[in-house]
Amino acid sequence: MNRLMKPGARERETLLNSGFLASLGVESVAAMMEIAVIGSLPARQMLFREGEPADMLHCVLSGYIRLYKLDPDGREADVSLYGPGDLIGASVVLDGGRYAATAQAAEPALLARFDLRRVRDIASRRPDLALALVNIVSAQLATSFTSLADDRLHTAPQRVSRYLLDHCPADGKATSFRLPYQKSLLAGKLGLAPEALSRAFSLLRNHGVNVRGRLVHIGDPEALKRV
Amino acid sequence: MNRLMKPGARERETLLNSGFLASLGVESVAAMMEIAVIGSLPARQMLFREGEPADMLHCVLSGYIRLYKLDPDGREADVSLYGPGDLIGASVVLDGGRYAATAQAAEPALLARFDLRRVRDIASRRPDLALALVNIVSAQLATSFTSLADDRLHTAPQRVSRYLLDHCPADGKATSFRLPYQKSLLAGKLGLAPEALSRAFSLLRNHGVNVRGRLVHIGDPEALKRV
DNA sequence: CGGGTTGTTGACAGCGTTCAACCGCGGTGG
DNA sequence: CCACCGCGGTTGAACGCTGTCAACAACCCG
Repeated sequence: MNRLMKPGARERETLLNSGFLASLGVESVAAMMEIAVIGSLPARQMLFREGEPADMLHCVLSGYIRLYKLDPDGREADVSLYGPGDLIGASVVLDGGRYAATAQAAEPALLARFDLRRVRDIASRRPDLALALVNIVSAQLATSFTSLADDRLHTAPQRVSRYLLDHCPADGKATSFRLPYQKSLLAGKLGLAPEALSRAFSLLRNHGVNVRGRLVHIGDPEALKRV
Repeated sequence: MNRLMKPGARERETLLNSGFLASLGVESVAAMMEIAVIGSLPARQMLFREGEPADMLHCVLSGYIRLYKLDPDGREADVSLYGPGDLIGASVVLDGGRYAATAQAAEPALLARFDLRRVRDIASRRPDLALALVNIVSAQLATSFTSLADDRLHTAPQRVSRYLLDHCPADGKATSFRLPYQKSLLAGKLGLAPEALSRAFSLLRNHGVNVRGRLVHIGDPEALKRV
């Protein structure tokens, strides 16, 4: 992690808007700001590895961080994808814990880092921080449950449809938007090989979905729901 | 939920040994005991349904509770299985949350229930409770990550092997033990159709695994690791 | 213009779901 | 006491999906 430094005005603002600190009282925010350290991470660099003793809590300021597990033969399975405002490693707040997976920058990223011991220290005196952590981890657990059920119940085109619908306005009108990251990253997030994602997209062309580069156009959201 | 009542001596003891309350200070334990209500749940009955407003936290005293999600066509996917000592619904401690999945008794079960508002109330004054909740949810998140990666990386026989090894003593000696629940339940937990579990077991016979009813005999744990 | 990265397409095989038939067991009731 | 039924589990056959490997196209950036 390069360029370690205290948060400047820009970083402080990003942090404040980032969901994590948003639900805290002013004093807890101040305490967390006090111990925050900003760092940048070049693309493809590891933030931590599965099994290492966990000593840091991370909050993404910009970029994306991929969390994955390795199997003995070196194959990877993405387990989570964190973007701006997301908190990484809240799953290891417990004493003496170890990271449950490997974290790698999917693109150049800016992070805020917090020493875990000091976080625990603050949390043990400030219940609003502890409760905020519960809420964040809870939400991540719910997301994980959803992925698990999705994997087991839906085919690749169905999962892609769901993803697209989640990124549409709810009004049922045609829309366009940009994918926030590379397709190979999206594939991993959805538990697919990149080829499978590609095939899913081409199948969805028959259902009013057009993709060129990162640009997606949804012709008929209602039709997508029926895939 | 039948037979609502205050916890008796037996239930209090089970609760105390149950991991959830174990890490709390005496005062927090007392506060939680104060609001605990014991109830029994007959087999196959729902504890709560996906989407319902969450108002209760549950701790399993005996029996097993299956947590699953439904898809539009009514197919089910298990996302978690809770046994004695496990805490259910910690993923919804947040205000105004809704249950993320449906919970159903896999067999007759005994539960302790806690009113969520009062839990939040206590937690906002007692950081040890809030931190205990973070730890529990974190552990559940780690488990969920593991399932997710396992599903994507390993075949049915491999997942079954892993499950069996997790329930063996680490010493590498041959062992026997009883499955704690029905095979169909285990299949769901591993993300398999019951038939697939059956086939996995019969394949594992060639690797020193013998199953009769709920009784499992592992001839050579080392060989299992290489499946 | 050239090289590397990223995405697409095709062929193929492996795995797991699904459907259906069958077995073994325990319980019930004649 | 035995026949029957129902349930959990097993086995077989067929289909469909997705991972894998390989070749190729498109693109970005120098």
